[in-house]
Amino acid sequence: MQAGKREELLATAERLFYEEGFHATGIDRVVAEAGVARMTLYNHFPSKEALIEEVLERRFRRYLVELQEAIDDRGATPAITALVDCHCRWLRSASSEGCIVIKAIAEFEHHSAGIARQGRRLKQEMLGLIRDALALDDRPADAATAERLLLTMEGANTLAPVLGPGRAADHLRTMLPGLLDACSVESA
Amino acid sequence: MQAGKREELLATAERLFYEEGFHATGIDRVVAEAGVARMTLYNHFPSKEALIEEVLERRFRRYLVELQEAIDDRGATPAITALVDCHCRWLRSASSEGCIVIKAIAEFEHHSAGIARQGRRLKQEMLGLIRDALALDDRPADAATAERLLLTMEGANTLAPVLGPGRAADHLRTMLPGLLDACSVESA
DNA sequence: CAGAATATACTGATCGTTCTATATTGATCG
DNA sequence: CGATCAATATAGAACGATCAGTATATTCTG
Repeated sequence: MQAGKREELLATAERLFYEEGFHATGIDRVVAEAGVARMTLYNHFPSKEALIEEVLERRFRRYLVELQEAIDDRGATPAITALVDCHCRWLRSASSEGCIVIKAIAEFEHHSAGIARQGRRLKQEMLGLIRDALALDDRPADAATAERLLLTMEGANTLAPVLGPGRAADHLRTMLPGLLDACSVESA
Repeated sequence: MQAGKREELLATAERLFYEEGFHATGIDRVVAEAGVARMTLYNHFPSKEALIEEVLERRFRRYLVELQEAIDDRGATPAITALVDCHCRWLRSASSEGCIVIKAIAEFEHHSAGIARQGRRLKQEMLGLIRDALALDDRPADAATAERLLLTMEGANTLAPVLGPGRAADHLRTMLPGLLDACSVESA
């Protein structure tokens, strides 16, 4: 039972960090809800910071894989549509209090260079995925266009706690057609 | 010197809470950097929570007033353009690590119903201001349209820590013309 | 038997908040 | 102008709680 405990710790930490915040969630809370001893956590992870980094990597990797699969299985629909639809599904499914990576950058920008750097790296991966999707649709796949599309998707994440995830996702999905034109405008 | 200390506390708290986070910033840090005794803080504010609420109100009120003034002084430019331009200026001016209200909702959604409620109330005020601007331009000023515009502006805030505030603002400004069509689409 | 997980206690630090006792201030009044 | 007095600010100790992380010794388990 060595991998099982580690998995339980990661799942519990992900839930607590996401819902309650990173600084606001203590190690004791994590181990208590995971049902493991405190030393078991420090046996698997050298520090809280390392645990956070692995939680971020895991969750965002899962998200990116889902997006990629949605693109791969898009059938006749455009890749960007498949991507945004999948993002909207993700938005609705999770308790949806925003993006965990954005939250991590916000909390650790001035407290952990490692976590902040990792957060930005993950978002850059996301930008790459968006550019690939644009290229699949024979659209201009420059960095600026991808960034503008991501900007709008992040807006939906950010407003989810204010408007509710369903309403935020609806807006994003409704805007999508017109948005593609707005994102591909020249100059910038 | 009773108003001066209070002002100094609010300004210092605003800076620290915004840059370092709410949970990560202790009372001791606030009073030390404000150059004030700890009991002076508790003489002016009943609790850290109350201090946070006043900081949020203050900062967002300042922001809303700036937006309103930009609209009032818009001259020949459309109200929405004046509003977004002002938002972009705000984005560039501040250290710009996102919106303090969104950050507060994220950190306190499960820890302070009061702060979370106040955050949502402030964002609703912002939506009202956007609807007024839409009406001034003789555009459809329904709630959904305003929410979609806010969604995009929030996206620029959120991506500022990733792309840098200048680049995020540029994207928002560039998208604006096409965006207005994308936001006013029927159905939702 | 060995590797892993356990419970428990401990470190030193910090958290938000309160208390106390002293010092400083600003306004009122003689 | 100078004395008085109440409000305000001060430093510092203390509160119990929690923080991240470590040490140890015991128990479980493959």
